[in-house]
This record gives sequence, structure tokens and C-alpha cells, in this order.
Amino acid sequence: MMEIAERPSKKECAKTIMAIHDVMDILSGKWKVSIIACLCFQKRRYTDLLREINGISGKVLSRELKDLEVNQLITRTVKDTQPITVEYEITEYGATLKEVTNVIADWGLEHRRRIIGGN
Amino acid sequence: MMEIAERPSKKECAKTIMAIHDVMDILSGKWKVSIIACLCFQKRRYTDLLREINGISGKVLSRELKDLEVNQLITRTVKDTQPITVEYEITEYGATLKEVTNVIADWGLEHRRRIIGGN
DNA sequence: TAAGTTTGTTACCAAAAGTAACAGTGACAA
DNA sequence: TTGTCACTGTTACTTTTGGTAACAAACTTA
Repeated sequence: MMEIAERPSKKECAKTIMAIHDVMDILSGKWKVSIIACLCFQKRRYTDLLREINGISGKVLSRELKDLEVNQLITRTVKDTQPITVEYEITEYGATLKEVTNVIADWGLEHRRRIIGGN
Repeated sequence: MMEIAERPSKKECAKTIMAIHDVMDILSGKWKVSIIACLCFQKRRYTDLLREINGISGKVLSRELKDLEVNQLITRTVKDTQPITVEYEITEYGATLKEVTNVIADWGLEHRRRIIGGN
């Protein structure tokens, strides 16, 4: 008669918060989720990303890409074209974040409708 | 014969990235998602949050709470108990983020299993 | 030779996050 | 009545992260 499973147990809450903290460590910063979403659509080169992700700077982009590569969410491949191009591609593991990016994007679209009004 | 709907169209990708950018502006920083998730379980006081969200500092917590309040995701209510206590509660709108926090937490749990191994 | 493309890096500055100590109010205990 | 505790923050300071602009190396095209 001590623990009749309180609503959401304290343990469950703590576990959830810990899990979220883990994720936010990997996806920290303003840009990583956008980069991953972009690469989930298709692989891209450095300059493509620079153009598609509006507002990111070259320096930040290359650092974020390194971080994501270290965490095995994307791969970096140098093609011996002329001039050399570099392709960034989502890994199979990175692609498991697709649902995360989708849910975030969906909420963002609703939010925009709510805040900015129609359209 | 010009636009037979390329795979994911450029427009769709741009729209997604814009939406994600909007969300990351609101949920920027390491802590906001954790705070929201915690408050989705049930309302809490300042010190509760400080204790449950491991690693956050008082200063950061109070700033994040202010940000979330400005964005109408949570409410702040001063109760005239002795001593005064302050209750933070998720708003109806904030609760629409529940799915986002759930998906993130789920991914985090899987990630932990993968990286750290069992358990 | 000059200018452009591609993938970055470097040096510098600004903004955000983190740390630790403190403050004001009241309760409670000796 | 004096000291200690709980609660909700704030202040001053340091560290980390983000942003800007210029540059670099290698090759192509005019």
C-alpha cells in the first residue's frame, strides 16, 4: 500500500528528463536539427547546406558537421571531382532521427499558423 | 513537364527547415525541452524543478522559465503560502509540445541503449 | 593573367550559458 | 533573540558558443 503507481511516477519523470538531456547534448545549438532534417531529404554538399540553411555561417556549419560526424549521425565523403567536392550524407542511425525532425517541423508549422495567422 | 513533383521538392525542404528554425528559436538551449517535459507530467515549483532537472543552475532556470512564459508555453503563479511559493504550470498550448518531448525522450532512451549498452 | 568555384580556416567580437556567492522574507528551534 | 533553514530568485564573474569578414589552396574558364 505504498506505491500504487502514482500518476507518472517520479522515476519515470526522471528517466524521461535524463533521456531528453542526452538528446539535447547531441542536438545542442540552433542548427543541428535543421542540418539533420536537410540531410534526411537527400545528401548534400557543403555549399548546398550553406545555401539551404538560411542564416548559418561557414564556420558554424563546418563545426556542426564535425560534431554530427563524431556522433555517427552523418558521413563525410570527399569526391575527386574537379574541384573537389564533399558530400555529407545521413547515416542509417542518423535517419532514425527522422521522426524527431518531422514532429518538430510539424509543430513549427502549426505554431507559425497560430502566431503569424493564416497561410 | 517541368515540375512533376521531384522527390521531396526544394520548396518542401525549405519549408521544413524554416519551421524547424522557428521551433529551435523557442526551444533553444539545453534545458527548455526538459523543463517542458517535466511540467507536462505535472505542475511544479521553482525548487522542484531545480532538483528534478539535474545540472541546471538557479539563474539559468529562472531565465528559461521567463522565456517560456513569454512564449505562452507555461504560466507562473505566486501562491500566498508561507513562505511564498511559485507554481509553474504548462499551458494548453505548451501541452501541444507533449508529442515533441515524447519523441525526443524515446529516441534518447534508444540512444542510451545503443551507446551505453543494455539497461 | 584575372576572376570564379569549392571547402574550409583564422582572427576577432558579441551573445548566451554556467558558477558561486548573496539577498530578502518568513518559519522554526534553542 | 539569535541562529539556521527553506524558498525564490539576483548579481558579478568566467567560459563557451555563435557570428562576421577576410583569407587560403587548388583548379577552371575567359
